[in-house]
Amino acid sequence: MASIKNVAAEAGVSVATVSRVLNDHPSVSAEARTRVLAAVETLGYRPNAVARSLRTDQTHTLGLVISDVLNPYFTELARSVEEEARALGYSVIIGNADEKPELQDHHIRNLLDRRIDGLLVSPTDGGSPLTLDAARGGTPMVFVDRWIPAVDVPVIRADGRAAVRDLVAHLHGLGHRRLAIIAGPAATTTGSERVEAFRAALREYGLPLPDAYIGQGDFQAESGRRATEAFLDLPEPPEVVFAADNLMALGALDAIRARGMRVPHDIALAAFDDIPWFVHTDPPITAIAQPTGELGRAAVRALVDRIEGRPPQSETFLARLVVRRSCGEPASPRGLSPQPPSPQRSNT
Amino acid sequence: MASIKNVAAEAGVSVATVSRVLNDHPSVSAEARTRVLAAVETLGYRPNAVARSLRTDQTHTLGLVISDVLNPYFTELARSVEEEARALGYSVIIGNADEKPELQDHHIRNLLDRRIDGLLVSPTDGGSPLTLDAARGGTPMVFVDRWIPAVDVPVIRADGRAAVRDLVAHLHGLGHRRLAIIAGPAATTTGSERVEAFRAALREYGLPLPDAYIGQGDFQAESGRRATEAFLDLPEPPEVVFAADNLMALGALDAIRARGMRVPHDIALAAFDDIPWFVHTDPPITAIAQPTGELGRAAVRALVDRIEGRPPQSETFLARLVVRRSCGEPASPRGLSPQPPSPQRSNT
DNA sequence: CTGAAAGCGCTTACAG
DNA sequence: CTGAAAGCGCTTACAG
Repeated sequence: MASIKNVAAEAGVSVATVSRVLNDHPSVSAEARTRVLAAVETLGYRPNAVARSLRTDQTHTLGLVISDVLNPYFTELARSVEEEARALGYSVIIGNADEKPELQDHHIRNLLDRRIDGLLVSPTDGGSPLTLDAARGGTPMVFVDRWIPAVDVPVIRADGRAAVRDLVAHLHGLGHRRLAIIAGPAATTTGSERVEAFRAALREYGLPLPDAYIGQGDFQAESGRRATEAFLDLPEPPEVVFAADNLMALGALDAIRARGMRVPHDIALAAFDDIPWFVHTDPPITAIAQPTGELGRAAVRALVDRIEGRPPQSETFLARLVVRRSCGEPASPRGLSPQPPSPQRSNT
Repeated sequence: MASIKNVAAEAGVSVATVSRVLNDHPSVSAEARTRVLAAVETLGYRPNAVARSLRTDQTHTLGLVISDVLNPYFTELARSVEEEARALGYSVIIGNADEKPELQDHHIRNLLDRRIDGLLVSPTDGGSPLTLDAARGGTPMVFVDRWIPAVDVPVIRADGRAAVRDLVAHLHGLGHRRLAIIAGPAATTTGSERVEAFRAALREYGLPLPDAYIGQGDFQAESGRRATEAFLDLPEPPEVVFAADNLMALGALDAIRARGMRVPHDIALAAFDDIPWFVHTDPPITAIAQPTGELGRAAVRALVDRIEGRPPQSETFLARLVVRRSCGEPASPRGLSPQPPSPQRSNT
């Protein structure tokens, strides 16, 4: 593959001049520029990004470590991250942790070794030593969706508490009193917060949240299935299952179907995170929707701000309830489907 | 960040010795090794992969350019690719073309500039000059799922012809005679092949495939919606719509639902590519399933073979029909759902 | 077993 | 405006 030396030789100039042309440095004569460009063309030369990175100590690359690519929520997040990064002149390398802390650490280490300019993380756990070191060690970092409380890293996320409250109001209005939740790992912020929001909302309605109605999941489908089976085996099964993410809702649906039961007739179902298929499932599933694309874009902007020396800002968006039919027919046709014109934010 | 020089100073040896220890070179004294390892530990040293790549001309990185990350088929493909690559000591950088040739070229160029060791591509088009140049220019390359006929590059893919024949047999058995297809872009192999397979199968049953029953889609949901609307506007609408991928099936479902029609009562629906949600849609959707994980893993193995100097092999897996209820109730309960114990392959 | 030195492909003060 | 030279952090013949 042609190197800058070959181009210099072909154009009859020094490599310094070639480099200047390539980097749009102002002090290059028009003639030199023309000759260099011609040489680049005939040789099909492309600068070696590896060499450039070594010299400039910049890779123009962002690392994104997500918990699970197969989760449509994270897929969409990854897509919006890549889009915004590209618009700002960065590439992104995705590391999929599959909800496994070791795998997350593997990717963080790999990304750090590649000297990415900044790291976007949606932590799978409460914070491995490696993650904490990286955060404190000066690697520009931003948390997105999930975060680690102990460290001083900007967080871009959605607050789902109001939406969970709306959901509980909806369920209560439908006459449901025995509500259960399939939680995510307690070590993740989204894992514990969604349970807390649910518990707080139930309290407002004077409803209990017995331990037996808290299924321990890991955000993957299989755990949703197991938790739901446990619920159905209870002497007094819940009337509603609220899955803390869409994959566990899928597992719950599998379990319900396997018993020949029907939603919402035999049991109601709702999920955190909305996906296009929820419109077409049997029945359409009531869900809490996050402004995923906005989260991804805001996270990139915050990270690039940090990288380029501007003060990054944490940002919190609002999730909202989307009522469909999986919890029963709403009393009134207009139901309780709050649709704020656009998600509000609060800067921190 | 500590460099190899700092480690050498700390350990009281030369950088060459440090390098040898790090690369498990045999001729290093036990004592030197111990001292170096200790220095690495105290400094928290991590080798700079950028510098190493420049020197060795290897990045241990594979590029994967897929047509659309939001398509669960490609998400799963990407996941299996990353898994197998990791097992073989490679990282992967994913480029999402979003079914846009320009974006595909952007990613290929970016990946080439980063000097990835090899490229896995599922081309969005019939072959841009850039792709062809890269293929001919000696960059190790393997096509996965879709391919470009003109170039000599190994192809890892699934053959869906038998499954499409099974599907048509199923539909015919159910009494359907007016069958329509939403095709992918003719410039992609999967776009044209699926139509051809469908046409050939219809011919076996003496059924026509009029132009009006061929909707032109682009593998994205919106195009599936538009094509379906056009079908429904026909004086004699089809009895069955076969979407050439799962996202266009989603769009078709949206269009059908928007007209207040029901599947399969008013119109039947089937899709190429199976996804977990198809079990839970209303009704469950009959689909053709590819062995996606196997495709991804085989593609990585072929590419790594090529990179490491072993002869790579093309491989063709078999897709299979999964009958559910979206085309009507099967005549016999055991239906026609061929389930070969394991997908067969044919090497080329 | 070990170190000094060259070199991978760039960029960038420095001098002219 | 231009070029010679240093240097980014590594690896690896080469000599000892």
